[in-house]
Amino acid sequence: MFKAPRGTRDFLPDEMRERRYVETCLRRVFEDYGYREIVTPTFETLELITAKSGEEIKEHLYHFKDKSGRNLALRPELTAPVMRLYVNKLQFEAKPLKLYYFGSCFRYERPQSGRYREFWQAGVELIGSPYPEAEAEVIVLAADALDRLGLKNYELAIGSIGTLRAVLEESGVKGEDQNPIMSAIDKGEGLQELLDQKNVGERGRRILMGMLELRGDKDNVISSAENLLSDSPKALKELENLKTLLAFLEEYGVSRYVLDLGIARGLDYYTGVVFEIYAPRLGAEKQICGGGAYSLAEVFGGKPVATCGFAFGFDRLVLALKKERKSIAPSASRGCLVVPMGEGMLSTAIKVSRFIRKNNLCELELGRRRLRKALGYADRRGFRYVAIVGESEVERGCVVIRDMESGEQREVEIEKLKELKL
RNA sequence: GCCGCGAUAGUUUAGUGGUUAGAAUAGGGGACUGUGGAUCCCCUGACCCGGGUUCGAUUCCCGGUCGCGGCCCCA
Repeated sequence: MFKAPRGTRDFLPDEMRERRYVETCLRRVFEDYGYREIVTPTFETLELITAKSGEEIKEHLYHFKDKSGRNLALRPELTAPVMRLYVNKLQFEAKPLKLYYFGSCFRYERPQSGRYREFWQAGVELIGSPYPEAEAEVIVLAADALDRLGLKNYELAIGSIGTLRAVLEESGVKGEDQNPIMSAIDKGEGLQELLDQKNVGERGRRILMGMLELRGDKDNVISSAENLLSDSPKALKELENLKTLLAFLEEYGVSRYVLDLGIARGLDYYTGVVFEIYAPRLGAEKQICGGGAYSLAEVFGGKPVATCGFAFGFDRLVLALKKERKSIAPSASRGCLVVPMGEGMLSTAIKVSRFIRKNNLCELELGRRRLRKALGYADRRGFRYVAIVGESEVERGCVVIRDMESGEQREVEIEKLKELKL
């Protein structure tokens, strides 16, 4: 017996129906906001991935040499490929440029529930607007998608890496030197040593540590932050930006969130607002969405451009929905099963199925079952109608159409089945 | 990569150092030759893999594989 490789899954028809339902809903919301779909390759050059995330990422990648010795990697996420595509082909499009994607990603991680080695991401990138209304729209879009899917139990946390970076900058830690500190904040360890190393003074530390504590209600967090940053003009400016963004969220009707100025996300390219969405019922792997404002185009050789976006962990989203309700996409009974009464009726039944299929989902009974068994099969498979092809009706040029829900039956002329709309 | 738990029909499970490994459910058929969801009967169908201990291992031990709960990381 062969098994699917570790961390991968087969999706059975019932599950695929649910996944497609969620996927379709996400696509619709993305498109309602004006995003257009793109598809990038399943594998990329290894250098693209490491340029974005560093050499350490190789530990978590499926990477390999192809037969010509090219270093390649299965994509671990889609932001880098999308930005590569942007730099390659779309830099000179009218801005802002709104793109969305849906695709599988691969990571070499220890699998557990909500964490797979092949998993799906659905997300958007909004390229070319540096303004808070763009960032606000992206957050709103994520929340709106969850609302439209009917997910009740989720927590939106908004932070500002821009503010943290400004604090560091005012303490003399500039540019890339900030990254290890951001990463330490995210991990929650090794921060003090790094601050020693970079000679961050008493004042800078006090402000930074204070900021990391700020989590909760918007008004409280903002006013505390303003106090803390009263002598830090650059950080205050970032905070102003955040306040504007939050005011826009209010206009959109999004007020269900916590402000958490300690979110660092540990990723070097985030520059401004960041946000995360959790489905608390999922346990350890509860983050279903992550995003924010970042700066990546220049890493891939393009002109710097303000970008924001997010990615949903599609599988986790589906899991979260499943935890909340029995059925994600209730399947209505539909279509018609054509049942020949005996082998003699088969060729007529084939014609009947061909006619009905012109306008309807239609399946021919292929098991040579008796009528009783065929009706049972139709019932279990959720057919709304059964067309019974029996000798006595066929002699009159008719078949019986049975409605499986009401039990009502009527005779329909075979020739008229071409126009039949069930 | 680390810590812990687990693995028996398609699914949910019972049980055992020597058993025809039991059930429920699903699947096929029949009772019921052209009218479903019920009932009854029959059939199909399982001890994850490899080593060790043993007269004998599905059961005990070790390793692997896969899964699960955490850590790390992330989605």
